[in-house]
Amino acid sequence: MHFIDVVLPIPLEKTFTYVVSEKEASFLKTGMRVAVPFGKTKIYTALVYRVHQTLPETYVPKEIDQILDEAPIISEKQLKEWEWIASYYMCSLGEVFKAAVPSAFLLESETLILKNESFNIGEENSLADDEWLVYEALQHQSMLKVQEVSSIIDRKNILPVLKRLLEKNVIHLKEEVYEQYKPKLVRYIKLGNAYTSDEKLSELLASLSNRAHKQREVIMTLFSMEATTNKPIKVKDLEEKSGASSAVVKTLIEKNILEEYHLQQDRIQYEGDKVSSLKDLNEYQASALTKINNHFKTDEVVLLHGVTSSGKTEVYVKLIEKVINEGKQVLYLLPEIALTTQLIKRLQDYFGEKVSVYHSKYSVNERVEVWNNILKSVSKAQIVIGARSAVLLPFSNLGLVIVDEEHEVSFKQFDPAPRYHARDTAIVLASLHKAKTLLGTATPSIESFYNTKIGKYKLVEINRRYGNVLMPDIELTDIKEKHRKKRMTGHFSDRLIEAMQEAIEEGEQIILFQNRRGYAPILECNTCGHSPQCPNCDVSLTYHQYKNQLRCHYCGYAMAKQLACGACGSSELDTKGFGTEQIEAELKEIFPKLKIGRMDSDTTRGKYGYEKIITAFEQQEIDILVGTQMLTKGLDFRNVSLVGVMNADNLLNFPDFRAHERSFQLIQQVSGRAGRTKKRGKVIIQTYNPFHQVLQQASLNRYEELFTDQVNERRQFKYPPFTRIIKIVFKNKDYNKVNEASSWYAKALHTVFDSYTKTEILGPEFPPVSRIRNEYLKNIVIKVPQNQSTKQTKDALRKIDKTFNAIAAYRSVRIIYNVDAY
DNA sequence: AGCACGCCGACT
DNA sequence: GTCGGCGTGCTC
Repeated sequence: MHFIDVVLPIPLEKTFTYVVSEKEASFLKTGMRVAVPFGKTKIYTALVYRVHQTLPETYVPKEIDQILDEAPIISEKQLKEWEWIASYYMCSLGEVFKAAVPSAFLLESETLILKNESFNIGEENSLADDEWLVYEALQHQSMLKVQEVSSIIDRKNILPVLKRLLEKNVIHLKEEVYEQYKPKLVRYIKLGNAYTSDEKLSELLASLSNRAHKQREVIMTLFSMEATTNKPIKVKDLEEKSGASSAVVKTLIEKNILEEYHLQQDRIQYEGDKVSSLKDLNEYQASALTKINNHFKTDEVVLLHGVTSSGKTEVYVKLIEKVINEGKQVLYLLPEIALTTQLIKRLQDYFGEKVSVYHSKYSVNERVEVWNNILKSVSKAQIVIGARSAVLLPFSNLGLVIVDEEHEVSFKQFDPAPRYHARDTAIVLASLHKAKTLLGTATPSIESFYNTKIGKYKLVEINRRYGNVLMPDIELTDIKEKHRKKRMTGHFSDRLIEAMQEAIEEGEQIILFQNRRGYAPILECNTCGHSPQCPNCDVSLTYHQYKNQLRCHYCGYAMAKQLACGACGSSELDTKGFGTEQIEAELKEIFPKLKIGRMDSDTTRGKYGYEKIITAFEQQEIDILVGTQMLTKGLDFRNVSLVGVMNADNLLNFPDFRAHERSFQLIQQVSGRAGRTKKRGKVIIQTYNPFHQVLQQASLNRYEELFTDQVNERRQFKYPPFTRIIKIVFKNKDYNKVNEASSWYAKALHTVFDSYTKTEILGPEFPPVSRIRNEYLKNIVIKVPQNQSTKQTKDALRKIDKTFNAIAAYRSVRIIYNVDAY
């Protein structure tokens, strides 16, 4: 007897065992996909984990449905990496599998309703109304999907009806699995075999000359095309060149004069021009490169700390070149791929079609192609640029991982599981391949910089901007004082307006940063102080003037803005706080002649949303661009001389231990957008606290000072890198259940950890937003000391989790584990 | 996670 | 009376 253990794409820890034949057992290998029946009806795609001969003792295993692959679709090292993720981030291997694989690889079955041919309607077998409707539909359509039946009889639960129809032998059911990936085939054309000799060809042309001059023309064109190239000729090209319709070509094919054939083609074609040679490095870049290469001789991870606009990309390019010349693969991770068309183009200019891009906005078919190219290690996918999920791809021969903008928090997946950090996972991935990792940033995360201090990573720095452009001049403007002296126009200080006017007169562009979208985050009644709340979440609704709507940024709930207060009926409503939309509106008042653009998640919906705005700004169709933190990510605008931060305080006052670090990074990054060419850029930061340490440090580029302060603070208050944080979230519709369940859990934690560890347990506490989509939330935060094994801690958590789930009253409370929570 | 099964309120 | 609501338990 032969069996396989498989991983299913569901959040269950265990593997499931199925029976296979001896033949199947010798064919199947770890990493191939099989379709298996699971539960009463469904067929799932599963991943073969182990082939063995141990008969399960407590149940009778089912047989598999079919084998889906001829060879493994995941690599050995990749599976190791996935296992590390599952164990470190406390989730199931199935969840990693589901997140990693393009959805086209995960076929699910669909129930189809087919008519039973042997059934004849007669007097003895009468059908009820709804049964009749289904029967009728099947006379026109050979099969129906469950959803179609549901809409035909206008009912959600169609099972009773189907059951009766089955009993009456009217229908039968079938579980169908679809292969979603279809290779893209391109039609090619050539002369039929009978006409390949010159003799036959002239005979043919002669016979066509009179009555079919169109056909003759097509053949002449094809003949001349074949003479000039050895490549196959596309039907499309032939039709274009000869000016003939597809009908003419079709006739020729039918007459066997022409022969068509298909070739598989990748959907993603590199469309760049010639490959340009690498730029020469300046002395600072060159010395950084040498240092990195030296460190890589002995160490695994190097942090490249280069100020904004110092030309880190050119250094990466040199490193990539070296690795691909050794025939190895390179992974280039970026925080948000949608914003990086600029970078992709640059890399393609150097490396041509060796560059592949992988991210979630690509279609499933495109993703399957990139996946397969990487798996087969073809040169086309030797350099992979991708966002977070690219770290889960099937590399077989990785030589270098570059994590650009290493400090970006979006590298940490928040929801759903696996809640992995792509930077940290990348380092694990690299070590599995014995490859090197380069972390690059202008503003290192405290954790990574700390790691260079304790020797875990090596540090290389570039302190000069490319072309010796000066660092931007950052000026702090005290808006408390400006308000007192009545020098504010809306949310603009006279200083900012003045600087803007100067820039505009010089024909330069401006970026304004406000970390909040919408018009105003709160609408408040002047009479009673009431402000409209989201009915599903514990937050105030944000006012969006453009659509005259109140919207919830957590669940998407929207309602029309009411003219009167919902509580007291007063019509005196006022806004509190401000977002990008309001800034845009004010700008239009102050600078009525200028073109103003806005970039936030409201204006960048859709696949090309970003591109449109960025291109318009690049081509200087927009004078002033207002936006949220999207603006900070790796954009390179030549003509921006002024950057304004509308309000730095709402960054600093975030209730999070990383708030200061993040404020510093954000200010530095957004400042980096100013003056990237010869002229020194100007940055104006509006704040109520111009003497705040962090603002001072950001304005004077004192990273080391920020680092020292932060490290001291974190050491004192036991935050990373001195502890590891595991956040446990409890979620349920019932307020009391969340309270009881989380208290029980906290108690269990105290009994396990208090006596013999220094693990700190905080909470349970309600988060700032304690209800989202009608579910109450409560958090417990565990701080594991640096010197204590996190594995042991997690094992203890898993144990508690098991006991917890055995208590019927608590079971419905969902528990989410977030290791290294951000 | 899905999905079936089973027990309860609100409508034809 | 059925329809569909949700809680519970299981999946090789």
